[in-house]
Amino acid sequence: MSKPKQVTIVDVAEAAGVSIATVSNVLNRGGIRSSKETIRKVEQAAERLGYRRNTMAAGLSRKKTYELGLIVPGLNGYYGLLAEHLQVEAHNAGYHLSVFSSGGFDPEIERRNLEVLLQRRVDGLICHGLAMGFESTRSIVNSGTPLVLINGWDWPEDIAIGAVNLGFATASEQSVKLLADGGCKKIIYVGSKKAKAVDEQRRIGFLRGVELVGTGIDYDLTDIKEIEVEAFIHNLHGSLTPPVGLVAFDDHIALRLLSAAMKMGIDIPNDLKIVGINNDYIAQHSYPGLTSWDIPYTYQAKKAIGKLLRKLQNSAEQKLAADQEKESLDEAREIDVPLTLIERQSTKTL
Amino acid sequence: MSKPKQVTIVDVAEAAGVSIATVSNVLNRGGIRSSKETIRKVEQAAERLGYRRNTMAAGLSRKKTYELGLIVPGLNGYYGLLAEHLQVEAHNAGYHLSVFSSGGFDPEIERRNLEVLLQRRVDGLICHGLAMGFESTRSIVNSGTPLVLINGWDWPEDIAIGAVNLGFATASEQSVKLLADGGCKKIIYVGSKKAKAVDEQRRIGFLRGVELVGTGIDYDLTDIKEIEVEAFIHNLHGSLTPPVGLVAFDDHIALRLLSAAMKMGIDIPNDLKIVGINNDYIAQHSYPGLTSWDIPYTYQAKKAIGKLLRKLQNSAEQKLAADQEKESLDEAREIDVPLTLIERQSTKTL
DNA sequence: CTGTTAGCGCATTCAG
DNA sequence: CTGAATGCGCTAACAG
Repeated sequence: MSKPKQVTIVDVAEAAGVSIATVSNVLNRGGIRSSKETIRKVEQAAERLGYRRNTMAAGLSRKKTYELGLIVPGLNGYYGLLAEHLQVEAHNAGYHLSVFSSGGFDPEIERRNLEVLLQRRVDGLICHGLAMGFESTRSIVNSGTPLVLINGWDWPEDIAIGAVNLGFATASEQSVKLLADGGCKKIIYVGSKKAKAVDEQRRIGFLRGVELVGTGIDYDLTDIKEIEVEAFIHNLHGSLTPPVGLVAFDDHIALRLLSAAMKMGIDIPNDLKIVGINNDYIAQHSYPGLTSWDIPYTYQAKKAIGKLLRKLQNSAEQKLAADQEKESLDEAREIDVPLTLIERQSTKTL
Repeated sequence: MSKPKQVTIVDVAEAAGVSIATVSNVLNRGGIRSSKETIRKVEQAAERLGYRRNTMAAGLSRKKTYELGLIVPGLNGYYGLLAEHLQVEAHNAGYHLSVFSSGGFDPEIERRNLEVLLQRRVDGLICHGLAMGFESTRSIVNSGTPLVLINGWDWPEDIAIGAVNLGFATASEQSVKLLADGGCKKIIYVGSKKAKAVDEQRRIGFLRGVELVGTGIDYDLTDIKEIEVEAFIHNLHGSLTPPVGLVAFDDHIALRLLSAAMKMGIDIPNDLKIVGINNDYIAQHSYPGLTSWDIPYTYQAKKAIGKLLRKLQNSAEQKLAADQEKESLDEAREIDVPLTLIERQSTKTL
């Protein structure tokens, strides 16, 4: 009970009366065949002694860790769920995913996390665009570690080639269309600039949407930081016929807008329509329910892990030029992950 | 660019013209002094060659990984934030925290995660009570790996001695008092049995609260799974004078209750008062604002990591009986982390 | 099939 | 203060 004294393959070997190589073979190398008898003996001995393979030793020896690293800005909301799904996919592929939060957007912490990951000799890295600085990202690529970016729209071509991005732009664009179709003559985007590239995508999509629905639409773009929510809604109050449409940065901001409107007794969705993004729990359970865009976590995770694994193979197998060619067709550009609209009472009467 | 060829201390050593031992000393062992000159040479060489210590090799050699493991039921909401804070505290203490989600409460996944962690030879483990099965937990303890439980009220004494628990019971109890003081004559707990021990704590506290406020209070306990929220609120509708009080399992459930009530045009907080737990983003931004209990993440994380580190020391230093004695005073029972009430419009008119 | 051997990259005595 | 030697636990050829 005091000194459980690590049991190693050596112990198992002599307990089973075979060599350590044999133990290694039967225990953690499916490829090499052994006689039924030895297999049984070894497995039995291992079981009895409570043997547990030492990951470090194995990794050191085979020069591959089967560990992947993930760096996200935080572990709340979208990030947490994303991390969870990525972890599952990684595990399914036989890899371990080490999750790191860069604590907001602190470049200091980011550097440290990266260093830790690299020192662990992770086989590959998945990073959220928002969590990474240009410098460090460059250094990863240089270090030779395969990298896949998530939501990294604003990255240089050579890096972004491994990006898996959510289709926020299209979602925003369609939000505008939805609101316009719903009779809104004035449509406003309430964003969150501190989310940088993520916010930028929304803005791009919003403007595209405005263009799409043509003239006759009055529009505006604001930032949640720059407005006082209640005052903002209050100002709208006078001009709610025809209805005004609000495209919110996400469901959280949508909820704030919604709350302020409710407080003022504004009729939703008849006088004011709101659409969020994320389809969080709150979107389904607020009153009125919030129209929002659902994120396909599993899909995105699969894509990201899949892409990374393919990169791993390529960097390992040192492929021929011909193969490289073929592959580039598949991996040429970043992957776009489409969201799907979930309509609720904040935009339509049931 | 193709084969960055791992640079090792050997490379650094010859580049600096010293032995590998010296390199190891100056690079990762503050304790051993070296001449200013060698230090400079070594650091310079390391820098130039882009040396990065191999965690596995180091760990293998010194038989300590400086890695801690965390197993939580998921990475959403509370869990995600907790993980994030624990990670920070761990890093501050010079450790790396590997976060695992046991994917809901799947015992299968839990076993696998545990196995991975143990194979990595983590120095210690932090587990959320809800994420663990009895079997596996027992096996951890037996494996000799120090363990700290989070929210593990329902565990046997010998394991729970390393627990850091949130004071949900007290929070619920005080919620009842708050509602009673607010004039509620009927108070109902709307729980979530699937949250097992966590829900149980709330129930215990709730009942304690009922007892505390004495007679004259009509109370009831229900489960979110067993009611249809709107129907539930509807039933209350007739008997809202004096006001009814609702103690919700968490802010999410509180939001649902709130939404249903709003939809029905019930006057909150005059006819119906609601209090949640967690003080989530939604609690502050819903309308009306939700009275809730704030969770001291940093505090809990500090306590948990601190406790684990102390256990690490003890198991390493093989302390004398006398020391063990002294320590047990400090660590005798599980630590209780108190929440703090944040009152908003769902219980009081501003 | 199974055993022997040579590292993987680093920390750590123990001499010098 | 510095260097040579030993081993951590395991994998990967290579022989037998």
